This record gives sequence, structure tokens and C-alpha cells, in this order.
Amino acid sequence: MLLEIYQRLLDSFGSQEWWPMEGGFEPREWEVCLGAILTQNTNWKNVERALENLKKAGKISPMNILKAGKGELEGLVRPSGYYKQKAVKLRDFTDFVLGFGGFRQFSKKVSREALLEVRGIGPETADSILLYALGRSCFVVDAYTRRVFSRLGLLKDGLDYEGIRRFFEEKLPKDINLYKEYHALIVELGKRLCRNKPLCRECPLDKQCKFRD
DNA sequence: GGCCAGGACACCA
DNA sequence: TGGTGTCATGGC
Repeated sequence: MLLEIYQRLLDSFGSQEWWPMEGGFEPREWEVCLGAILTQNTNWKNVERALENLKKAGKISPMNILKAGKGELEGLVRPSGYYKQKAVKLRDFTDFVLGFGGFRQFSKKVSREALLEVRGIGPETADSILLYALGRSCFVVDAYTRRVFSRLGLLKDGLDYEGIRRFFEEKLPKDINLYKEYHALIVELGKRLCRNKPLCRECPLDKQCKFRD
């Protein structure tokens, strides 16, 4: 069932290609981590502006994020919203990464549990970093995932984040690229849906939705 | 002018 | 454990 839904979404929307690994700051994975934090409850367009600001100011590397003044960092990430909180989060996360001795070591050694200990990194952000930046097989659950799959009647009521994550990970083959694409497709579908309305007629999942109008 | 976006966290009962 | 307020910019 989950694979069938995946195929429908892929056929309708095409490959989303989130975080292509070409171009951008090197290592590319570092920028992915920053984006995962900056995108919290925020439109992606605004995140791109913040990342662009960091690049232009030469403040995107781990060392330079730590060197940047508080006000300066806040100003650079301002377009992504919650800029005071996010400036702190970027600093704390950078500090955490450098504690491993550098990004490469962090990338090899960090555990999901350790990542969740960092202030400002919740389950979704941790899994986004693990999946999209570090290539680990963690399925990312977000508000859209809950909304869409609850409406499809596939998620039991009251399932928490871990419960929903297990649901997907147990029913899908452990395939990094499948996880990456699936989450991106769910977000794309979610963006097209109205918050409190049934799935629309144009929705590729229309026939499966128990709330079909 | 209101609603929402690729959440996390503190606080309360 | 579950509900609610807070943080904030920019697009539509």
C-alpha cells in the first residue's frame, strides 16, 4: 500500500530532488544540516534567502558561524523567521559538530540519540539531517505526513512521532533514496491540500481517501 | 488583513 | 501525556 501511494505521487509530481549534492558550499552536507534547522516551521523560499545571506557574507562554514557576532548571525538568518532562536540553534549545532573534531567525524560517529540532545534539534530535524545529509535510513515524519496518512485512514489515532516513523520504516524497504523521495513527495502533496478540507479531486490519492468528497 | 510555512520547547493541568 | 502559547519573516 505504501509503495503504491509512493508510485502515484511520483507519477503525478515527478522526482522532487531535494538537496541535490552538486554545487553549493562544500561539503554540501553541511549546508543541508543548516537548511534542516532553518526550515523549521518556515517557508523554504525564506530558508534559501537565509542560506544565501550566509554564503555572501562568508559565514556559512562551521568556523565562521562560531566567529560571527550574535547580532550579525541573527541578521543573516532573519529572512527565515524566528531569527533569534535560529541563530542560537545554528551556533549550538555547530559547536556540537565541531566537538567531534569536524564534520566528517561527526558524520560518521553521531547517533540519533546524541543529535536529539542538541538544543533546538527535535525528531523531525534530527531525522532530516540523518537522512538528507548523512545518508542514514531514517524516515522523516512531519505535519503533512500525519495529516495526509491520517486522512487516508492508515495511521491509528494517537500515534506519536516515533510510532509513525516505525510504521513507515517497518513497511518500506530500507532504501535511502526511497525515504528521501517519499518524504519530499508527501510535502509536495501536503502543500497542495487545504488544511481542514478533504483531499481535493485533483489529488493523486483521491480514490484511496476515506474523506473523498 | 489573515493564514500559513519542510518545528521545538517551555509551561501547565 | 496532552493541550496551548511563543517565537517571526515573507508570500499569497
